[in-house]
Amino acid sequence: MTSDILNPLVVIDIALFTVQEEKLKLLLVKRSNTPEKGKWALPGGILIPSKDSDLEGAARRILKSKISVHLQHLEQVCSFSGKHRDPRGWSISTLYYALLPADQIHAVMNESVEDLQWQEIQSCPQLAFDHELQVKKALQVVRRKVASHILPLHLMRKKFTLTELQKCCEAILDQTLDKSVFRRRLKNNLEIIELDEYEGGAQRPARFYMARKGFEFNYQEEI
Amino acid sequence: MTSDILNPLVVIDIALFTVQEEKLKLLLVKRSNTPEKGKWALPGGILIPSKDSDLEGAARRILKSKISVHLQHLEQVCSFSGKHRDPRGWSISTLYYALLPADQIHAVMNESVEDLQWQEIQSCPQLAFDHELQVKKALQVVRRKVASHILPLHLMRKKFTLTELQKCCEAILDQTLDKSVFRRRLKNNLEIIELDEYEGGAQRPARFYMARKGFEFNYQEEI
DNA sequence: TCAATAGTGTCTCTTAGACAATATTGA
DNA sequence: TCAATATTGTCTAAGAGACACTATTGA
Repeated sequence: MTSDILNPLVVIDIALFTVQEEKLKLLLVKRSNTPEKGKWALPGGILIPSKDSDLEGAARRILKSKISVHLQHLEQVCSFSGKHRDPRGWSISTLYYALLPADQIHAVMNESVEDLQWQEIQSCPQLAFDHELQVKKALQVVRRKVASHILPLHLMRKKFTLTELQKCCEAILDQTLDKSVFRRRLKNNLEIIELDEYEGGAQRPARFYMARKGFEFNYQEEI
Repeated sequence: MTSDILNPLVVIDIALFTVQEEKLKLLLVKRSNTPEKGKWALPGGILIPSKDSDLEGAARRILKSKISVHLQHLEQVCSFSGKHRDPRGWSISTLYYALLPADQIHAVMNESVEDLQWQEIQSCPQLAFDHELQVKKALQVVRRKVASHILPLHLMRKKFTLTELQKCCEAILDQTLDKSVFRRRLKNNLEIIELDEYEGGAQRPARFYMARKGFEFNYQEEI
């Protein structure tokens, strides 16, 4: 499978994030084929025009082969391209990112022949191709959204406490947030719904919240 | 030139913006070939792997055939794709946008056989392919930046007054801004340099400013 | 009671927004 | 002087940040 001078190789890569144990993690795949055999990489694959209605469709098809649940949130980051990023020749890789709730990481299929790994962002190994740059760009998109107060509700379980939500944001931003400031902002946030249920525990129980139906990880008012 | 089922058509489109007479304008080209012959469209072209080192290189090559000046600012917006967006078949179009200073729109070449037009954003005609969606996305990127106080210095002439800069921002955002608020923010902005030159006129002369060398239309502190 | 966590209150400081006031020029 | 535009100041309100305080639970 090589690209010739007329037709570039068209591939899709996916940065699949989760927050587990208060740490932001990324799904990596150990490459079982050349090129870059044996290196860790983002999950990805080659576009199949006869199967894929568009690039997002291709991303979903590829995700489906690794993950057994449907992901609501899948968003394009940008495209990487050039003669040299892939040894097979001139290539275009369009990067998508997706968010997987922590309570569903069991949905990652282990039967695959591939070696899969949830890797903490802080300690990623060297990656194949230009995937380190890709991770950086995907992270930028996610962090910029959370920093501008868009809630990463796609990463939460169905019912969650505000402390859990805050820890999730902190894991993404890699910095601690002030509890009071965080909660004050949520007072006016229509994306989450206060429930009359409480989480039991050894200490004072925390109130449960859930995401509004149809919430999005996106700017509320599009300019 | 048709794409077959194995190899999608790979094209680049460009949204070239300027602000002239306090209005945001976009360069459009009347298509002289099928498909969509006769319709207005964004300037664009097909990737030539043997010529283009990457997609941005392709965008620059295509721009060069329309514009006789080098553009500092050229940035990827996103990629559009699918079976149906181009009647020639499965295609990927990567959209870039660029900013041209108002005093350099003469650099748009008229000798071309193509019909060119600077069109006000407010009154764009119907466009070919999915170019209306593309314009919307490019606008979103530009507006989001200006709204978050990144100065569109790439659109200004070498020396400019603060009123001119404000009018430029207003044209992009399509809303008026408060003079006092606008200037207050600029006090702390390191991207512009106060000059000891003034613009003559029938009224009180306005101070000239210029952009810092190496300024960018981009977020200062990357997250 | 205490430890631990949930949740609220309070103070200061910065900034945005609206609008008024002052400054400078040529006619 | 006046009209027109440039530039600065002032008041208020909203929000961010830091930190202290109160509330509720099980042990």
